[in-house]
Amino acid sequence: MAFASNREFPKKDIQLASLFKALSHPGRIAILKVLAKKDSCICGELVADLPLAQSTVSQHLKVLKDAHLIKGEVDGPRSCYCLNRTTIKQLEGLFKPLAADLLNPTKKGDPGKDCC
Amino acid sequence: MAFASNREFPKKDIQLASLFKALSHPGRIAILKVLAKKDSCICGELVADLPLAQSTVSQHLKVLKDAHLIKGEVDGPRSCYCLNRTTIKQLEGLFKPLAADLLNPTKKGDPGKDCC
DNA sequence: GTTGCTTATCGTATATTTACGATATATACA
DNA sequence: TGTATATATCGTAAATATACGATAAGCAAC
Repeated sequence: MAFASNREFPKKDIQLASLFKALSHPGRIAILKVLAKKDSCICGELVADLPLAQSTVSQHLKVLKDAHLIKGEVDGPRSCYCLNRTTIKQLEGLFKPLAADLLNPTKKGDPGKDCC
Repeated sequence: MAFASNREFPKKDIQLASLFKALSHPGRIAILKVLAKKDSCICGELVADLPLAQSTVSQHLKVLKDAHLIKGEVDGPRSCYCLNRTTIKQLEGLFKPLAADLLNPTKKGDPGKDCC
């Protein structure tokens, strides 16, 4: 029954939540950082860089790929991954207004005063 | 064995990942938005506003509270919740450099050219 | 004290996540 | 063709997450 009522929430929030979910593991953040730094598209290197088994890294890569945060391509006997900066920009575009919304001190009320 | 190797990752990434995890459900995003709008600290209202059972909302509130994204206080027979903008600012402070890092076109390489 | 209201917690069922080893697949090279 | 290498997928186990109804706990009002 999990997530059954997702349909009731705004589409943008569902999208943002699922991007957050894809980013909700430090290993996946680490993967993105490595890809950002190298720009080239390793995979074995990722396994070497992370304290995780090869199959686990592959699973994390799949999560990131499913979220469109990275792109992947077969390159000979190996796999080539890289950032999908389009989606990352999209994430930024969804995050910023949320943060602004949450940090705005509620127009009329006591300005910025958290109630408890 | 899940998450056993968390210790191997940078502390900041673990913190950011766990904030993302707390935000990885549209219902929880919805809760934060309601709290931002009302500034006052409802709880029954949250239940009324969300397509979820009271106990489920309470669970989500606990997740948000454990992540320090909201604060809660007992107020007579009811519970009073509000945003913890300190943590939200912290989240912003962790997110921004990550996004910048990921969007930066890798100093020397072809500028901004994703490899695949 | 009892009643009524609100919210947290318990119990439970199901689904998802995380991790690993083992295996399959696919390419390159001898 | 066979062999080596790299990566995805399978199988599996354990932990978490999600959702709900039911119950407990807390306070207010009478």
